[in-house]
Amino acid sequence: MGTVSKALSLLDFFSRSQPEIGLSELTRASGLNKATVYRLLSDLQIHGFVEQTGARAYRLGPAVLRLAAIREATVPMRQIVQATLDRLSDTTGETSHLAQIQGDRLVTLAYAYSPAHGTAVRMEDAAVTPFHATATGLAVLAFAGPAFCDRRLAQPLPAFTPDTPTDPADIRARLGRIRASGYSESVGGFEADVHSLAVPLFDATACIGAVAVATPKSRMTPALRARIIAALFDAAHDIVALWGGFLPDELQRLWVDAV
Amino acid sequence: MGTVSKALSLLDFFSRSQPEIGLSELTRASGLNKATVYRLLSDLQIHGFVEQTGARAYRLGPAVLRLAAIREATVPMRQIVQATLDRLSDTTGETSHLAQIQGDRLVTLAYAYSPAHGTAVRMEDAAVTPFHATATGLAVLAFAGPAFCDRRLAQPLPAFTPDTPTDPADIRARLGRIRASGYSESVGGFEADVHSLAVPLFDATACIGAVAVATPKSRMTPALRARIIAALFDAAHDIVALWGGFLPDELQRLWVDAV
DNA sequence: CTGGGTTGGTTCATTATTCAAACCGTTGGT
DNA sequence: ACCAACGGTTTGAATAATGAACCAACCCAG
Repeated sequence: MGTVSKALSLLDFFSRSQPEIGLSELTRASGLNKATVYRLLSDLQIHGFVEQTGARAYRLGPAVLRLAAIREATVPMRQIVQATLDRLSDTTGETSHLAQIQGDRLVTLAYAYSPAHGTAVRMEDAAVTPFHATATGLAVLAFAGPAFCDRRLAQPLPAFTPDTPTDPADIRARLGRIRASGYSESVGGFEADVHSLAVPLFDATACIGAVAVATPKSRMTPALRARIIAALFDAAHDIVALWGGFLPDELQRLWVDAV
Repeated sequence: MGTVSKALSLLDFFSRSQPEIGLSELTRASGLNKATVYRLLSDLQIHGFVEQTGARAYRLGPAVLRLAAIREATVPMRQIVQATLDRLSDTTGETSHLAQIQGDRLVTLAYAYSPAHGTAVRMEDAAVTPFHATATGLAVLAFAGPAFCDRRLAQPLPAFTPDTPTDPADIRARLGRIRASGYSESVGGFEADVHSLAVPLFDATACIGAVAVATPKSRMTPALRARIIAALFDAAHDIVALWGGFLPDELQRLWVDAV
């Protein structure tokens, strides 16, 4: 294994559950010699990739912030998921879209249509959509953490259609079912004749959005529904890989069970 | 120069003005042999630190996003600037604070008091402050780009004191002077007896906030004002270094001229 | 159409760098 | 006081990295 690879692989041991690691712990985890680990850490430290906290631990350094900002400016998340959404729409024959939390709002970041039918659910760029009334919004509420969810459900929950859930207790029950299944579903919750399925997306630390497929109610069948769910799982894996994010192990287990 | 240092130093050539670089260009810029650069890029690519775009250029890869997210979760910006704000307040004997753009708002992220006097300008955690009426807000308006500035000035500009600037043309003139001097000043613009000075802060791509010192009007003197301005420049350097950001060269020239 | 200059990419004998066993001083627990 | 952990250091031997020379592909001026 090359020297550069050894050094970079040390960085991979840092995670959100273990953001600080000591020299001896890294030695054990990596299987490298302690002198080797020390020297590699020193090189990484000189370039700002790690920094030492106190006398007994290392953590990731500020250089990664600068590079991430350049990467983000170069390849905005929207652009790099477009190909994945195009494939998702081709696979399912329906409209796909991706929504992301931006502050207190859920914003449609990207979408794709399929040419498979003369009609399709129509999307709008940068549309702000409600959390409680959409499949993407419900996926986010289910997985973005209790504080976020409580804040959302404490705000007014207007009805957009006769089928919009507006009772916080009812919505919480649905969120429980979404957490149990790993995906969300909205039938006419935001637009009367639209049936949507969605799964949550995570960056390295938290749920930050969701990816969905929307179909006219009249076109949804049990077979299409199953195909959409499987395709959403694949798309979510691809998107978080591109984003440098993660999918919680328990969520992936739910997805395996659902296919 | 060690192999790991060579590889990491290649990453430093990527910038917001040059986010994509070819193999031969990197060879010229780094002074290394093309075969060496190629092999180092391959190692970086295997670990996700760079990726190839098309056939002729490389750019930073998704691994930096994951590491930056871990770093951000570990060391939130607020925590790491607190020590700098403490020193800024000690140096000036007055209240210092840092505000950051969050969507369409300016939010106080951190602040520090000085024990030098019995009275001090009081701050609030997570306070949302107006752009047009505060020194931090004016610093951000001046340096955050015309689109951002136009959007802000197109919104209502309420008066908080008789000294609040509310005429967009007047504010634009002030912003011109701020750009010429490199720092902003508000005298009673938001609270009647507060005199504040601020400088903008940048991440790797844009102005994202400002750092300020606020003093009761009655305590400001020419000597204190000069000391505050110099201390703000030092604090800004420290903060953007911690954040993996940058300060535009022309802004630093203005600051050198102002001291 | 052709030749020249650029590009990304490859090879392998030589050389520079890395490696890791053995060691050090410090700290904390028993 | 002793022991086991920690971070950190040294240096002769071993290994990985180096880079001159080369390749194929592409682009453009003549």
